[in-house]
Amino acid sequence: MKTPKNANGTHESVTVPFELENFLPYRLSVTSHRVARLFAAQYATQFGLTIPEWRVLAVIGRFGTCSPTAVGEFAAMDKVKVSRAAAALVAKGFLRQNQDPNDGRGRLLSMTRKGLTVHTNVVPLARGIEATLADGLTKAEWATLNKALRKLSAHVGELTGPDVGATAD
Amino acid sequence: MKTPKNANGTHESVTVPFELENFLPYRLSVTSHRVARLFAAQYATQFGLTIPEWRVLAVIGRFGTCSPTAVGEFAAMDKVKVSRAAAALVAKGFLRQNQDPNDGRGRLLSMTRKGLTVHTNVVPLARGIEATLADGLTKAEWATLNKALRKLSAHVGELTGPDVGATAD
DNA sequence: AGGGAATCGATACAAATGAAAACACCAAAA
DNA sequence: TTTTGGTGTTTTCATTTGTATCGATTCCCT
Repeated sequence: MKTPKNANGTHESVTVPFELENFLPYRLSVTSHRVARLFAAQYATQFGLTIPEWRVLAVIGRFGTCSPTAVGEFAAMDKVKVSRAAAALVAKGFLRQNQDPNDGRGRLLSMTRKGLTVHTNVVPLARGIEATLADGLTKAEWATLNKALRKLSAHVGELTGPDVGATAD
Repeated sequence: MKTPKNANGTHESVTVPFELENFLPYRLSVTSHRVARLFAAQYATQFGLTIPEWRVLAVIGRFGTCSPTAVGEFAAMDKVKVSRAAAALVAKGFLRQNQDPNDGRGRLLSMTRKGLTVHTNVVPLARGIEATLADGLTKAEWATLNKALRKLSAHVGELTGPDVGATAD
């Protein structure tokens, strides 16, 4: 028998069978999920934060007082997620939310002292776990991974037109 | 003023402020999400498939008749997702599900003629989109990205102990 | 054989997500 | 000034996802 057959005994075109495990979107999804789980577990147990909450906190911690919309742009989160995460953070006393004095529709999110403390404590944790991840790769691989992800993300962004917002595993 | 201050006017340790956009887990999540969205849209409009369904179909298409558990292992999906995706595929007439003759608990999933047709048509689509993604990177970057994701995923797998299963964006 | 633990798959229920609608407000035109 | 359309944010609701559980069956040990 010359022609290859797949597990069904059928002739699958003439080419290589499709291998999910070498399919980039699959690998990307699996890796992202695993990494997210690792971080989520740490954030949750150490600080009672979800990942969306952590992201919002990270943005406010860096840029200071922000509108929810601005947070969404910096954190690549849609407005619903920002709204919910912000509400949760306010409830926990990590953020304060007031009216934007210049715009009756707008809100302004800012750190409380408590939130600032959490922020300064959670950042080293995040960096630490990231460093642990980096340990699994060579310096060069890590650098390329970062660069490639950035490029790929941008490339997909172009393909799908203007960003529809989203994310946060 | 010698010591740097962040947007809050507070002294954040002595180091660089935390930049979410250069944080690997963040980038990974965003990229994975965008890519998943792109594929999901195509699968949905072209074949009425969700990503979990596509994964199950890909596994059966490659390995032939499989138990749901086996599918879950090959596709990195927990059993609930496999169960649901399989049910949906059976409902669409793409898969058949019968009793495992050797084990009263087990089921066996196998392709129908219809499912086989879909599979042979969806695989080129998937490869095509993947190729489009690859266009955004150099050959070397693409190769490293794949390799790095594999390594990273495995590394995280070790850190978090035996896999808890999951995934499918 | 017989009983208890483990496995396979489905189901139930709860939490997270996203799309669309609702709400409150602004701003520009008539 | 009233209307009209648009923007910022929250809320609602349907869908998706995950954890815990259940029923059925097999495996293992005595």
